[in-house]
Amino acid sequence: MTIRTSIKYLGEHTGKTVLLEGWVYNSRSSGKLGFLMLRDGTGIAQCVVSRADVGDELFSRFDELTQESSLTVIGEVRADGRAPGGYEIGVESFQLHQQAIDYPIAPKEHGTAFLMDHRHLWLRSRRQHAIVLIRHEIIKATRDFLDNNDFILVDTPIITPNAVEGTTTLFEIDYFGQPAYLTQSGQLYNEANAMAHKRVYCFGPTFRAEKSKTRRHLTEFWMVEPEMAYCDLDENMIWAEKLIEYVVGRVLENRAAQLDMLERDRAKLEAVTAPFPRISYTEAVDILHAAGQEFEWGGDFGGGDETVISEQYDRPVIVHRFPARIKAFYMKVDAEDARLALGMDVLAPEGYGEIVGGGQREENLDVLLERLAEEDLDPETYQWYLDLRRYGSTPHAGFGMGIERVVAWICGLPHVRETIPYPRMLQRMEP
RNA sequence: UGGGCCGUAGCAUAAUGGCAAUGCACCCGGCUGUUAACCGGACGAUUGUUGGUUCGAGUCCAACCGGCCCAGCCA
Repeated sequence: MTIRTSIKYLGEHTGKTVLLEGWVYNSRSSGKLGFLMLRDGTGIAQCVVSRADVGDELFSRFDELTQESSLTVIGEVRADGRAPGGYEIGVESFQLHQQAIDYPIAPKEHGTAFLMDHRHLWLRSRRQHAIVLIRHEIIKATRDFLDNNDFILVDTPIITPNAVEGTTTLFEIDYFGQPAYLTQSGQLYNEANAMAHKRVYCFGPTFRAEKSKTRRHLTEFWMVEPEMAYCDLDENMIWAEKLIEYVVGRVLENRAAQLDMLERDRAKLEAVTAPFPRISYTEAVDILHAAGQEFEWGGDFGGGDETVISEQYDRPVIVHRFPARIKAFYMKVDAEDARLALGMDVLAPEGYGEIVGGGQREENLDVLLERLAEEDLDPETYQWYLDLRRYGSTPHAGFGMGIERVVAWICGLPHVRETIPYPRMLQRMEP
C-alpha cells in the first residue's frame, strides 16, 4: 500500500512505500543511477533512481527532471547514512507534472538585485525557506504569549483620517474625494480597545513613507502592539521583556535546525533571558560620552548610537525616560522631571537596534490638550481619542514590536529585506 | 534627501587606453553512490543609455537611467 505523505514525516515510514509530491531542487546522474533532490515545502529528500530497478524506459526520462520541475514520486523509504537527512527514497516510479525550462536561479551565488527581482522564486531556496519558517514561529509565539496572558486581539483600521507619528511619513490616499492615510500604528485605537477589554493587542501591516534607504527600514512592515489599561511604565517594560524572552525561547526550541541553516550563533540567543538591563536615557547618553561619541542631551539616538549602547550588553537593553520634546504628544510626562516622557525603547544586541518602542500614555485630559497645542495638532480631529480621558480615564501603557526587525535580529540577517516575503522599500515595489 | 561606490554573455567575475576572457547554468556525449557530483565538447556579448576626448574607449570625461553601501528619520 502506498502512503501519501510529506518529507518531514519520512522517518515514520521506514521500509514502507510512500508517495511524495514536490519540485526538483537539484539532480545529477551517472549512466545507470540518478540522484534527485526532491523539495516538497516540508523538507528536501534524496530520491535514488536506479536503471536496474525502474527499467530503461523510465530511467531515460530522468533527464526531464530539470531544476524546479514539479513531479510525484513513489518509492520505498530507507534509512541511509549517505543521504542528507538520513533517509532516502528508492524510487519505483515518478510522474512529471510540468517541466521547468531555464529556471533563473542557479544553485550558485547571485547578486542582491537579481535575487530581489526574482523574489517570488527566491522564496523556494533553502535559506529563504528557513527565514519564513522562523518568521512564522516568531509571529505564532508572539500571539501565543499574548493570548495566554489574557490579551485580546482587537483589529484596528488600516485606513485612517489622522496621523499618529509625524505627518511627513504618511502615505496619502484618495478616500472618495477625502484625503485619508494608511495607518502608521494602531495605537490610538488600541487605547480605546484597552478601555473595553483591559489588555488588547493589534497585529497588522503599517505604512511609513519615509525616504530611508537603510538595512532597517521598509515602507510596509508588520507590527504587534499590545496595550494595557491600569498599567504603568515599569509594568510595560516587564511585558515587553517577557514577550521577547518567550519569543526567542520558542524559536530556539522549535526552529534550531533553521537557525543552524542560517549559521546563526545560538549561544547569543540563549543569553536572552529576563531581566534585561534598564537604563535611563540620561545614563545612555553617559555611555555614549564614555565611549567617545559626540552626543548632546536632548537629541534622538542614531543607528550608530544605538549600536554603541547595545554593545555594552549580551541581551536586549531597555532605555527609558526620554526627553519629552522628541516623543509623541500622547506620551505621559514624568512626574519627577517635567523634561522627561515615560517612554521606553528596547534595543536588540549585536547592533540590531530598536525592536520595541512604547511607553505610558497621558491619561489627563487637560495635559493632553496642552500637548496637542504644543505640537500644533488640531484637537478637533482627536475628539474621539480625547473621550477616552473624559469617560473613565485610567493609567495605561503599551508598546509596538516591529516583526521584521525581530526576525532580522533572531536570524542574524544583515538586511530586513529578507525578513518579509515581498518587501516594500523606497526603490522597490515588485514583485 | 545628501555623501561614497558600482553597471561586461541567463548568472557570478576578469581584462595596463591596444584581439572582450574564465567559471556556473542551458544544450550534446561519457560515467552504478552522487552530496553546489565529476570528465569531454558546443553555444552564448551592439561592455546600462546618450554624447565627448583619442589613431584607438569595457577602461578617461559629462549627463541621464538603474543598483549597492553609509547618513538623517523610525519599528
